[in-house]
Amino acid sequence: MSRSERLLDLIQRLRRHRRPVSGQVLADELGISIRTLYRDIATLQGQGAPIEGEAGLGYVLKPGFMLPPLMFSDEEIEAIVLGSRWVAKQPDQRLSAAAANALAKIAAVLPDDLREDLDASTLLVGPPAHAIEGIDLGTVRQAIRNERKLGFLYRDAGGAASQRVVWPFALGFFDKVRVVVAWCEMRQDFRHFRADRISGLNAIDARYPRRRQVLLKEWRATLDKPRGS
Amino acid sequence: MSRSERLLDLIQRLRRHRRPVSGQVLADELGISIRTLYRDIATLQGQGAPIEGEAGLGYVLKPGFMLPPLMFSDEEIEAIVLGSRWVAKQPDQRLSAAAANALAKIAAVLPDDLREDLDASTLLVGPPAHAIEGIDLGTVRQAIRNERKLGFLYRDAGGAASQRVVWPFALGFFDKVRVVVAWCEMRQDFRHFRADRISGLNAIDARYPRRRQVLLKEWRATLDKPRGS
DNA sequence: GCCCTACTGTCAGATTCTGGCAGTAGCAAT
DNA sequence: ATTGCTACTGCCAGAATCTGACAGTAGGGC
Repeated sequence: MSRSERLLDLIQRLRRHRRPVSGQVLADELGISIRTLYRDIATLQGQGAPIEGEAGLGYVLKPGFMLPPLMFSDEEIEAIVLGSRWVAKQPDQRLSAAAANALAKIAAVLPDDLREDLDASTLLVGPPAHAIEGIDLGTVRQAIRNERKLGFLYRDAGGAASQRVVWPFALGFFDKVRVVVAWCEMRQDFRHFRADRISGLNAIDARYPRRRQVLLKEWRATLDKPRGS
Repeated sequence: MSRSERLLDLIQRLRRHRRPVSGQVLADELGISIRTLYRDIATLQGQGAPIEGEAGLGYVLKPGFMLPPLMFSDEEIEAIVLGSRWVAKQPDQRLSAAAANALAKIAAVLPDDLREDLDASTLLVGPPAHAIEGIDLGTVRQAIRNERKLGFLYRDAGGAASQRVVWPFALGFFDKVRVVVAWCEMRQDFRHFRADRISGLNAIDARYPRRRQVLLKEWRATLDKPRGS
């Protein structure tokens, strides 16, 4: 195996393990000496890979991911660009900025003529969704990722307001509204909350007692019963 | 410069030139001998890069693009996935399929835990846009890309129908409708056509006489006048 | 204090890379 | 058909790089 292949292989292996892995283990897996592994790690770090090594522990790949060389057809690139453009117009500031950054990174490596086409935007996305939400959706996404509780004041369709503590596990992007899907401690049931009716959002520094994935699956099951498909 | 860096550099250079480039030129640009260039090309081809060499002409990179290793933050990946998912729900079959393919390719290289999260979809996209359009938007996109005329029957808001020949140059994705933006030969002006009011679409095998980019720019200018920004 | 680990320096041998040369073959214009 | 440009292959010797082994320093966890 050539050195360059091995370097990619090394990154992939680091991805799989999320806990720290010792250099010795990696070296064995790759069939190289520990010394060479250290050199490989140094090379990858030199190329910007976010690998952290700690004495006594091992190596971890920090969040943030390097996509290896990928082949996309031009329609696939168009699809990705159009999609990112749509996300960039969403009212979620952090996500929107992330989409714009991703677009910039992709554009930077496209061939000139295709980039021009994309800059010129033959594929347009509708007007930005109304940024009427007073809350920071980034907080919601973070709570979802970390399985943390959220507290807020909710004003329902009838206008009645109530203070809620919920376990959020999904965020829906619909035509005009963003919807937080969560288990509601008050109702002891799944509920969805329109983002524009939420106020006084605060992240609670307490993990909720169930796995996000499980909640999601159960919620899906409840959806399948009343409606077909 | 290490060999692996040079190989990436070589791909980038091939991207810039769209006409065939001789190996000698590339070798000079890279500061290596022609012999080594041939070896590099062979290596890239061995790794799946779509490089074609023809004797007497030179090298071309076939359409379809290899993204070099790119770093994305997890928010950027989320943005791309959410966007692609949105595109995948659009009624344009080909584009939708392309988005799904791109998603699959990206998912294939993500670390397990993140992939699970994404599969489980903590970021949801609203119900699929109504696929009421009777026409194939792929045809429209192709006409735009190739700067070809389109003919169709259009039924306007009042219900009146008319046969049109237009020069399409952009496609807008709005909340509920897709809109073809084009120069209309009949009206001798820019017009937009809601896709759901188009029928009997046929691609005309004749190039329209102006550059798409120019049309787009002019159209933009007409938009800026009546409305601010 | 002990063990495990990351990390660095050095060096000789293995491996790979590189450039030059010679030769074959395909494409295009003349 | 000839000429010129080009892609492509095989070969070889020297250059460059990589590799493993050993020795040694330093930091974290128990």
